[in-house]
Amino acid sequence: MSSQPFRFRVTHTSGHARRGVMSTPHGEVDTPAFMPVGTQGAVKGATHRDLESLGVQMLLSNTYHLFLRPGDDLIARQGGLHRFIGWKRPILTDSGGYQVFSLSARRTIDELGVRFQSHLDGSSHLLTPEKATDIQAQLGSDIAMVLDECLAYPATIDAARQSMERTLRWARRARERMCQLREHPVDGVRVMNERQAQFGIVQGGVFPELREASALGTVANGFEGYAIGGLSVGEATDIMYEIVERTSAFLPADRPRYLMGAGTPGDLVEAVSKGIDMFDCVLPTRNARNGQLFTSDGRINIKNRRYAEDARPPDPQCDCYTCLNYSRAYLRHLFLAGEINAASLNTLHNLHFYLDTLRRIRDAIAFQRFESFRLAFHQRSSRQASGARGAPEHEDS
RNA sequence: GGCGAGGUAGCGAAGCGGUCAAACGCAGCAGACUGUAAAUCUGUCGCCCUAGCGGCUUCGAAGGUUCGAGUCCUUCCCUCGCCA
Repeated sequence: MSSQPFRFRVTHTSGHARRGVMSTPHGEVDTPAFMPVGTQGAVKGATHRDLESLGVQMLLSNTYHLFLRPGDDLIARQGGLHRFIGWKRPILTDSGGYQVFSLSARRTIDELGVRFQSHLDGSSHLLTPEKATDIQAQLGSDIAMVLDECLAYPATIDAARQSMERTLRWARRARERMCQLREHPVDGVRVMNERQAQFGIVQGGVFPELREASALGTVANGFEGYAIGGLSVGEATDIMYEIVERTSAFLPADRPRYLMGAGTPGDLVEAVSKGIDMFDCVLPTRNARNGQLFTSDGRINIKNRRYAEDARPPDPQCDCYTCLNYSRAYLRHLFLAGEINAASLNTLHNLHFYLDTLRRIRDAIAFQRFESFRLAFHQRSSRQASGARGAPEHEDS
C-alpha cells in the first residue's frame, strides 16, 4: 500500500459533464466511473480476474453485510478487506444506509442510529453513524460512506425533511468520528487504511428545496466527496433526473459526485450530463443472473423462445469474451438448463457493456463531444422503445 | 393363470357424490429487477372468444345409478408388484 492520499481532479469538461481522475490509496480511477457491486466482498458471478480483465477500477462493498458476516474484526485480523478478498484496486464501502431501505421490515430507527434484526439469524445489532465509520475503518476501504437513511418513495415532504435532517446530524457525527480516528487511536478500532476518504450523502426525497438544504448542510462538513442517495427507489425517471440536476448544482466542483445505486445505461448518460462522476448499480449483475442482457440494441431476455436457434452473439457489436465466443442459442440453453456458466457469462457481458459505455462517455467528454454522444444514445433508446427491440430475429444490421 | 395396487391436463401427483377445467410441484411461456436477504420474484399455463363468477370438450374405454360422477356400480382394455 503506497499510502497515497485521496485526490480528485477534473481533466476535461463538456457542458456539465466532467472527466477526471480520482486517486486513492489503492490506485487511480478514471471518472465518470462505474463500480460493480460486491456486497459481500464478491461480485456475484465474476472472479476478480474477470473484473480486472474488464478494466474494473473500483469495487463497491457493504458495511452491514460484512459486519454481520464474517465480521469486521475478522477482516481486520486478516489484514483488511483488500487483502482478505484479494482485490488490489480501490474499494468503496456503503455504510448500511441502503439496508435501512431494503430491510425496512427488520429495523427500527431513531436519533441514535438503526437497530437491525439480522436477516441471517435474527440477532439484534445497533448501527450508529460512529459504528458504521468504525467498521469501515477496520475494513480499510478507500472510500467510506457516512450512515444515512435511504428514504422510501413516496414520502411526504414533512417525512422527507425530518429524515433528511437526521441524516445531516448523522453526517456530522460520522465526520467527527472519522476525524477522531485520523488523529489518534480509538479504543478497539483498528484503522486499516490511514488515507481512507469519507463521502457524505445528500438526501431529501424528491423535493428540490430539501435537496438543496441537504447538499449545503452536508458540504459544510468538508467531506472528500459527495453522494446523492435516496434515488431510483421507485420514483419516475424524469423526477430522478430533475433531482440529480438540481442537487448536483449545489455540490462543489472540485469533489467527486457519486449517484448511488443508479442505474440503467440511459440513467448513467443522463446523470453524467448533470455532472455526476461515479456510479454503482446491481442491474448489470443481477439482471445477468436473471437472464437479461444489455446490448447496443436494447435489453434482451435470453430465455425467450425467439433466441432458441439464434446463432448470433448477444450483441454483435460487443467484443467481450461472451460475445466473441458464444451464441444466443447456447446462452439460452445454458440459462434454461440452470448451468452456472449462464450466470457468469451473462454477468461478464453486462459488466463489459457498462464499463464500455463509461469508456465511451469518458472519450466523448475528452473530445468535447459529449452532448452529441448523449443525443445519439437517447435516439437509439427511443428507437428501441418504439419496437425494434421486439423483433430481433429479423434485424440483421 | 391367481392375488394385490393402479390408470387424472406435457411430466409427477392431489382429489374419494355437488362452486372441479380439476390443488400442488416440475417443465413450458412471458414479465419485473436501479447504494443485492435476489442463480430471485410475479403472472400465465385444456380449447375458443366480445376475456367473463363466458362458451366448449376433459380425468383409460363403453355402459349404468343419480337432480348431479374425476369421485358409486358393471364390463372391457392397459400398466406395475407378488405368487404360480
